Amino acid sequence: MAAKNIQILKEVLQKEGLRFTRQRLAVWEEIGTSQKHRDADDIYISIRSKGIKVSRATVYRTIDVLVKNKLLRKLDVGDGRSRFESKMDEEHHDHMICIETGDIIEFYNSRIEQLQEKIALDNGYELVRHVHQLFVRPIKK
Amino acid sequence: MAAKNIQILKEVLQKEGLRFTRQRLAVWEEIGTSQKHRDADDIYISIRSKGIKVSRATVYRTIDVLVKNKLLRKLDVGDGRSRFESKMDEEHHDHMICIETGDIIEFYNSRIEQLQEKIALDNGYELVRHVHQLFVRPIKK
DNA sequence: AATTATGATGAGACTCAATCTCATTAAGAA
DNA sequence: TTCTTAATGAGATTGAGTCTCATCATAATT
Repeated sequence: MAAKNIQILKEVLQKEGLRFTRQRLAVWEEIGTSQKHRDADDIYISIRSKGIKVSRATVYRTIDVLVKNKLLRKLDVGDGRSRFESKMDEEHHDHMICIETGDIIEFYNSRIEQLQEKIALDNGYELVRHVHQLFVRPIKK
Repeated sequence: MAAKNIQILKEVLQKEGLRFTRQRLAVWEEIGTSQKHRDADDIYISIRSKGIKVSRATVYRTIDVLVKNKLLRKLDVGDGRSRFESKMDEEHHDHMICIETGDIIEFYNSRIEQLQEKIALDNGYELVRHVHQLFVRPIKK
């Protein structure tokens, strides 16, 4: 992973008053280089398989820090296990989940984004974050 | 509860090849007469407090049947406990959740509903259901 | 480089919503 | 009323996620 990305992690840890450790780096690198939408145990197993010593507790704790600092996004696909995706160099998007294959497809619609802000505002609130998932089925030809 | 509503439950149970039992009726009545956005344990406790004998297992099992048959909607507000709301005589709506008070406010926007259908279709899918929640904070004056 | 204060880690216990097991009970057909 | 079979319930189990606390490692200081 690029030194630049390690620097981002270091800055976040410093901001939070946390130390830069091998384990935190391992989690950060694992998330940065891997495919998307992985669960915590997946990340844990993967780091261990590379010979780096880490515990589930540390993986969860590090993920929390990254989510809090918006380097990582927590995603609930409705099966009880949270999925995570890096927000590095990423545009905001939401997800379509295929109920037949489990595939996760990203989408973005600026009109919906605007409307969400407006709905919150009209009710006297400011929008902090949102969850928007479409559960879909392939159209049979 | 109106006899009409009991009939609806009976029809669903018949369609599913399930028996009409006191416990299933109790769950159905509890959900029909209560306020919205309740969790399973809440419903369980409330039925018990009325002197009707029921177990958590049965409450969960009955809820599953009702959700499957669209008499009930399962709602994930992000705290690990599912909430449920009756779909009887209800227009479709989504939810805003206040991150300060926990209040749940309903909203409906037809343009968003249309756009969701379109997004799915444009990707070769049909929309089966969706999850849309806005996590909001009151605007301080 | 060695010291040291303190934050980080890890093994495993724990939590809690939800599900499962299976002996017992009850629905409802005949 | 009988009888077949589904439904129920008490409690065990599951599984994601959190917590504890003895031990370890970071990094500032000397």
